[in-house]
Amino acid sequence: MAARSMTLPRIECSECPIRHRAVCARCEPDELEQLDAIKYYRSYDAGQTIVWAGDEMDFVASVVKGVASLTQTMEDGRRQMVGLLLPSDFVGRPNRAEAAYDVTAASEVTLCCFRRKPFLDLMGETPHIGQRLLEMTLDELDAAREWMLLLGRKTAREKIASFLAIIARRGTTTTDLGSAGAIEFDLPLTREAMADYLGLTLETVSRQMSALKRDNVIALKGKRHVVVEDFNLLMDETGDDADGGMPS
Amino acid sequence: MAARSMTLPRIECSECPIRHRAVCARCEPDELEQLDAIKYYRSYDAGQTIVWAGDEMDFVASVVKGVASLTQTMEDGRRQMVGLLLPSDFVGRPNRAEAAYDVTAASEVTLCCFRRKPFLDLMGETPHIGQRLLEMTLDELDAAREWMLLLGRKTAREKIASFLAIIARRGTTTTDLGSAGAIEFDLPLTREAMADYLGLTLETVSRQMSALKRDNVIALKGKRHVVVEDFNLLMDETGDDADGGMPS
DNA sequence: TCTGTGATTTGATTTCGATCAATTACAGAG
DNA sequence: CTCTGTAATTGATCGAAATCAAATCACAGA
Repeated sequence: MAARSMTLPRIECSECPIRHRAVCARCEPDELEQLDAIKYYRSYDAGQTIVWAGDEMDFVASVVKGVASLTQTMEDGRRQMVGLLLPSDFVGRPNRAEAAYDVTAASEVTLCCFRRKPFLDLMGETPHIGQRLLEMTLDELDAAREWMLLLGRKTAREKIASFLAIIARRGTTTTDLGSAGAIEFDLPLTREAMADYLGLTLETVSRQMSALKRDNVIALKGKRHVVVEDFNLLMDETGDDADGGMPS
Repeated sequence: MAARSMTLPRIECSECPIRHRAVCARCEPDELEQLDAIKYYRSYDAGQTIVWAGDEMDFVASVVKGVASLTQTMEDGRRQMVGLLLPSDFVGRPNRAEAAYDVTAASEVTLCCFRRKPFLDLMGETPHIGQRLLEMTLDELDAAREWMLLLGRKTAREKIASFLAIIARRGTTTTDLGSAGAIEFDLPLTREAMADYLGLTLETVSRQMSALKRDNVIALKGKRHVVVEDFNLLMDETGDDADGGMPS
């Protein structure tokens, strides 16, 4: 079984426009049919709560369109985002029906849902799916750990720069970035949601955005649209390694 | 959100004293034999680095004895712990040989190692193992997310109390806790390592430990041995829910 | 065009934890 | 038992981000 780790085949989950990270990325045509048989779509408006922490979830799902967030809330209202779900990300835990976190639509969101029971059955018969899920979960764990470094040790300015770099990477069509040319993207989150992501207050987020603008690291067109003329300049503000392994 | 896995069968991985979360928890006798054939033990002294971030790891492993930490370090030396590995925890990523984090022995550590290649082959043939790994990874992801809330939103005092509660839970023989009776345990980390775990400085850790002692939430015997007379009193300091779902 | 509401920015002040700087406690070596 | 070095505690001060408090902006709907 040549573990095709790196580039995965981009088989479509039928009409589902998910292409790379989705559960069905490695499936054979007949397996796709089985997935199709148990799936349905669901849409949510921006701001709408998709699931409340503690709810029973009778499905697992894959994000097709939009941005959703996982957040934890303390009794006194302090909130921390613990997951940011972009298209192709997976929602839900195969063996646990009870949701551990609030899932909220940050923009208009479409999910491709799979009914829990038949999905579990299918997983039992189709090792691909479990393997794919393991890989995705490990990636998510890596992301969570980078996030922990950000939360625990970075300054407000570094947090903002890191967040912008993450969004720029996941939002654009991956090609350039390191090379020349301006990058532009829309922020998928309000200042408040950014604060929840970064462990800051919205005021601090706003101030640091202004500071990065003042220092010509970024430019803003409107409140949400960001222009990054030189991506390396932004990276210099993140506190991260300049980039592993320049050949001496 | 008590992440409580369904109770798993406690089959021994041969001589290996791992009992509950280990990869082999669900294996049949013949599968255990195959695992035994590719495994070996390795020991490390306290403070020793087991793997450096970026190293090639030719094995994956399960912690048998002791405590190890995963840490990330920034160029200027700021450090954040991103994983705390106790006995039965898994180390390494099946499909990625390059270590993403420094792995350091916090105490004397024994690992049960499985050579990468044959382990992968065995995973291919034995769905149990991949399923077990997925479940363990999902648990780790939950733990990381609780950790993110701690790092992003909790005060220094809450961080210390939460850490002590976590260690108390994982260190003791699980039974009581909620009920009466004092709990005692040894801290497996130095103040500095606790600081790296909590996103604080060692001075702040020390000060807050003293404060909890002054306020009779904990008592100390020596520097490392903690006595918790009333676990609920400690929980009150964590900022977490008093405990989900008391029936009204 | 006017108006109201929510999102965002900006300003003034406070506070918690970091930083700088000495002690103090303690385990292991001799 | 004393010496020594590392771990831990404690104190004084500083500073980054939180908090409290107003503007200002942006845009949907009357």
